[in-house]
Amino acid sequence: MSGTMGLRERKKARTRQALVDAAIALFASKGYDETTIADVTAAAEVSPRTFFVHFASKEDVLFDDPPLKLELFTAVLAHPGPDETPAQLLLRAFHSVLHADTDPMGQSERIRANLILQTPALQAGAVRKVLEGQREIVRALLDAFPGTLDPVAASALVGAMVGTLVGAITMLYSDAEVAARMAADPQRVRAELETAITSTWQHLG
Amino acid sequence: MSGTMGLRERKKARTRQALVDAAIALFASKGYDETTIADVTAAAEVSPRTFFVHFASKEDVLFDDPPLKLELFTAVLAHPGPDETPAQLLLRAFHSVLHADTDPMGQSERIRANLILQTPALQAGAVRKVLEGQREIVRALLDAFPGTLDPVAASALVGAMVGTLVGAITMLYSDAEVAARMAADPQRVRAELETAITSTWQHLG
DNA sequence: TGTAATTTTGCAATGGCTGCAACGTCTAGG
DNA sequence: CCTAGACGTTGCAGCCATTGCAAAATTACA
Repeated sequence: MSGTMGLRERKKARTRQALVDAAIALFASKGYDETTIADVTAAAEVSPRTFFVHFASKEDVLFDDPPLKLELFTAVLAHPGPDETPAQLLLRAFHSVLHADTDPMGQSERIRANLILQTPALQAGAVRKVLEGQREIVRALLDAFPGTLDPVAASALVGAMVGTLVGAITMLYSDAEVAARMAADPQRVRAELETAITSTWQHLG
Repeated sequence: MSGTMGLRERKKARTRQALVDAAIALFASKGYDETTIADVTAAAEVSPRTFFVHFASKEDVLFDDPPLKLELFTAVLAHPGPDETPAQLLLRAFHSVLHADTDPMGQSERIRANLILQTPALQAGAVRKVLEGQREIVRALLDAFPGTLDPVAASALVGAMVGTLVGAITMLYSDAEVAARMAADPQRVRAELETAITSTWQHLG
């Protein structure tokens, strides 16, 4: 047995990956809307019907892998400090994720990010993902302060943080030129987000 | 001539309204996904093709009228106080809208709100609307502090406020039972949102 | 009344998405 | 090694949203 998976599963995974690769390549070259499922499956050399065995929708192929950042985030939330307030804990988790040396976005990930930012149809999906992540963070936060944190307050707090980031990011990437600069300079993005959160929150108190 | 519009425009408006009414009625009784465009046009007694003359998409029929609240909001932003900070101005605008006696949601509006909250396909559209509104608020805020407010900071600030509200609202309406109570008691909703904003922002400083 | 403008409609086609049943390929048990 | 059942892939038929195009119906106006 080579690896954990049997031949069958490996084959299935290969098909799935072929679909993802073909999709990203085609989306990048022809554009999302201009690429049909048939195009993707042809490039991946599988039947059109097979696409929907692996993905629930066309956009799903772009939101394939689970967000690693989120795991890290909730992991930090799982261990609150003795005298830490919910807001402080969230802030600490944010910093952890921001400075974690997660792989700095490969080629395909950058393509994906660009596609999402450029394609309205995909932004909806991205937002859905964000809202899901938000719910998960709220859950983790409530677990960190069992019984002593109002759910609505927790959700509002998390919403404030996510909203701050989304606001900053959308403005940062609203200009194509600036967006290009950002893509080339991850450090800069970190600094901008850092500033956005800390200075914004400071102004609120 | 009866009214400002000619017969032609009145007739067109009537057709449009018939589509909106039919759509809301059918969506409410059968559900959004279970209702086809053909159903709606049949109920409105027009050709299916006509639907797309009036609305760009199926969901568009639910996002028909422009958001009055937003106008009020930006109107307040247009007149900042002498020593008011951006955050204070936003907070004041929020309170204005919250306590403005806009008609307290008619029957059809409540149905629409429920549909959106219950139908994932529609939530995407709602979020799009929210983000558009957010951009507009940012624009108004920047106009209120010309030259002295960083665009990214402004967008982050507005994002924080909107995010707080969205967070609070999603949690408030996540439970169907609570949601029903809220729908019946607008005062309660105001109070909850009031608390969410003020207490959340207080915890951040 | 006749002509131009505008709205409504029919028709045909594209493309995302789904249920179903068949077909082949793996896996596990004997 | 062989076989029954599990699983991945495929073809097919079909629903539905959406769109382009051009004809038909309706309204406006000279």
